[in-house]
Amino acid sequence: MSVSKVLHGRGVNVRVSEGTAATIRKIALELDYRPNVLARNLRSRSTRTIGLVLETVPDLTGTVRYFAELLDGVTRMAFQNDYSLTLCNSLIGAGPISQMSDGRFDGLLWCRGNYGDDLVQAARSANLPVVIMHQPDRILNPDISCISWDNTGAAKLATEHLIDLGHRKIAFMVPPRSMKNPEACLRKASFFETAAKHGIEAGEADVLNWSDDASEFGDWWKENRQYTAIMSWNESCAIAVLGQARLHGVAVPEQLSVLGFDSSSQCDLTQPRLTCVHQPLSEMATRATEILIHRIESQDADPQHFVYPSSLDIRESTARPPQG
Amino acid sequence: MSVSKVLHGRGVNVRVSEGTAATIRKIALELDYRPNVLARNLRSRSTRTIGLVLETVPDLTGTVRYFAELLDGVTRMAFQNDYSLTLCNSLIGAGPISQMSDGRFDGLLWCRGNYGDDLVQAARSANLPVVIMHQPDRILNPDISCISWDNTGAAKLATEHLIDLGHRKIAFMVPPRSMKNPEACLRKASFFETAAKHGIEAGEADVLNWSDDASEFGDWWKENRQYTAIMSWNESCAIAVLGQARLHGVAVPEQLSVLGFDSSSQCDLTQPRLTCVHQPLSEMATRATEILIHRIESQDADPQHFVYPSSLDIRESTARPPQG
DNA sequence: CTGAAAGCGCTTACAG
DNA sequence: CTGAAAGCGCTTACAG
Repeated sequence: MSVSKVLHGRGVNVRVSEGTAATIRKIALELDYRPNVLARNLRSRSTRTIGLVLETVPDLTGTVRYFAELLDGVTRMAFQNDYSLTLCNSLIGAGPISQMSDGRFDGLLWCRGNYGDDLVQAARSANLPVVIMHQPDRILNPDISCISWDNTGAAKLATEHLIDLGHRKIAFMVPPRSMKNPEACLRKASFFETAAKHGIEAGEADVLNWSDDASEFGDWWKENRQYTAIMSWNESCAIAVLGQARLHGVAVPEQLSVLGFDSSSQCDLTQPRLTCVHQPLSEMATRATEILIHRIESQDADPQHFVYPSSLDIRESTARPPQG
Repeated sequence: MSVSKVLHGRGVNVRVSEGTAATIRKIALELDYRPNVLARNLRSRSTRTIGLVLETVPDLTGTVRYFAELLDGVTRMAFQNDYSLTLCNSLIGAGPISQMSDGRFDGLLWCRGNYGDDLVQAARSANLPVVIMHQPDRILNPDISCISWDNTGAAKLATEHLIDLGHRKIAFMVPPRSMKNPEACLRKASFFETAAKHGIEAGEADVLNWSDDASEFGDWWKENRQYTAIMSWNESCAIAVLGQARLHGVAVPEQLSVLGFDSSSQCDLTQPRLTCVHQPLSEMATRATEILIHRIESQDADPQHFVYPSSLDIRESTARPPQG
């Protein structure tokens, strides 16, 4: 039939004489024919679509930079390879990851902050390629590809930077809602450990469970002048601390050093510019997507594990402690 | 057959006795049965998926806030209604919008910055619901739903704010690559017009075609001390100007007032905090998505047009001109 | 109220 | 090398 011919004409099927092929293309154009991608996907069992599972989607504005850099890396690699990208959160499919293996995705990129064993289990049973980002070291899973950052090394770098400057009394800030975040825990633990290694006391008593806007800073500072540095578990909280310090007339870094994690370009906009350990997020996202696509396209690809190293971006918010 | 029964059991089809239904559910559970959404979509001619067409995807980091707020608004509404969201750029489907009506989307949310007549035409021929954001006033299209911002009113507000403060010599900054952006053009034109209305000269000679980082500022300032204010076509360029001013020892707002468009929370992080006209982007995105979903679900929904008004967020970067 | 069949629009083997 | 048929996994009318 002419219809089926048109269908053939669309494909890479060169088994038609050039004359009829031309006719077919002409008719297709006239009818404004567009192949239905759903039918094709159903038959060919492939969608060229990656699902991006994000815990933070409903709360984008709080983690803007993170999200932008992540998506920048993912979209670049995905689009380059002619994959499209669908954002997911738990609402879609009304369930956990197991519901996402309903044929709509060729693979899943998973950027939740919390990976319980149940979720890792779900990822395994999903029966389609999965790459996980930010998998904390402790539950590193050999079956699943993981891209993560060396949180422990990063906190070590940050702590030693402060200690080298002469700081002896350092506080660690993490908001209550992030206290159980595995990455926050790793950073905190490494901070404690590194401090101890250098003969400096640091423990739960030095942890500031402040709200995201660090509004507790003023009251705290009145009673805690012995501290000379605040290490914040992430960048945006560190920026909040910077704002509060300015509000309360505390000079950074002269009276107090402030340091954070991530080091996006936002850190160049603050006053003073924020010293941070750097997480190469966009690069990590690109790599994660690359690995996922590779797993999708070649069955026998082994799970891969990359732990990206950290580096220190020294800007203006850290200095020697007063009277140092 | 038992298989088809299972299928029925999955649906809202209550035409089976409770006993068999239970058996079906049990077997489905045992087999870890998951309905294939592709097959369902193919048959039911619906995907519950919205395509988000973005010009800026390949260049996310430059327009982070914009993107985050946009996506925040869109995902909120989409997920609430059990729609999923697919990011698109021109690479997907290897063509313009006409290629996107291949059955994968129920509707399209279109956030390109440039809407040529050809694209509007394509949107119309796409034969599926389309909602356009940032449709500039001049090509307002009655057939297609549009959500836009009152660029003209915004620039008027900004200009009059500066004039009220006493400024008489105002420059307008827009980078070369954004010069043809319809919104930039509207803002510029409204700036000229408003200035003229107040008896102040402003024309192309007052336009600064600087690069995004405003690195031309230093040289310019040496020769152009007569200017007392810079209005930047968007927020991120205004922030760049702020940085350059600090670098060259120019006091903002004492020596020079700086003002931008958009007014995201980023404007609170700068030093001094940046005065901006405010575009309620997240709200606009939510509304656009709502309208799109409504059009998808009811055939007879009329195209809708909303022009969101602007407001002025006065922060610290504008003040009376020197010797004023 | 239930079951068996047709069909969504493609692609992929399988005959001629 | 080409064409006609089978089938991807569902849903939806259509008979019993």
